Amino acid sequence: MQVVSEVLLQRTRAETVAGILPAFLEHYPSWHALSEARGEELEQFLVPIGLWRRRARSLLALARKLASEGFVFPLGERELLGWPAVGPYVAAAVRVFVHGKPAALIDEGVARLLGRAYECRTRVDIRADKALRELAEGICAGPNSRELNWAVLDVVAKHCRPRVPSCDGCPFAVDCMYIRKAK
DNA sequence: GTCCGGAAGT
DNA sequence: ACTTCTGGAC
Repeated sequence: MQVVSEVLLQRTRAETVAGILPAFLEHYPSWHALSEARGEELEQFLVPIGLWRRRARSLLALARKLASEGFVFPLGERELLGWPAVGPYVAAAVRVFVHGKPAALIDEGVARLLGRAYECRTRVDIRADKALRELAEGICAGPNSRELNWAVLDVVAKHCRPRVPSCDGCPFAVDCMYIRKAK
């Protein structure tokens, strides 16, 4: 069920999703319930957070795929990427949050943080940026991968905002190239 | 690489 | 009006 929120959070602010998540989980408390949901009814729950048609289709496809596999996510990333609504981000989330394996969740915010702090970006597309991925994995893919990923996402939300970052209290400030250059 | 697709922030 | 948001599918 943790993975449901990862799908809902795609291109969507966490606070926005938080507004409908309780009602959503009350109506669809399990993957089994979700796999038997009606598409139109599912859409109605998703309207307030936008992208409802795509998300309803994605969630239903994923829930039904999961049901056909005995409600067990595969361990391998290659196999996961073949599932509906599963890209690099959700695949990493499944590894970390479902299986407890080390991986790095890289979204636009994480890319911005690591790009500012370490100037590690080599490609515009974060999905093709090997240097970015290796740095992120070096930070987040350790033994406490779950907590580390959460901590990084937290720093992005609290400090490393897109336009005007609030660097006071940012744990990356000590060796952040962005701050160093601003002085 | 390009397209898609809505709410919310700026 | 433009950008950003825990991207994925094609």
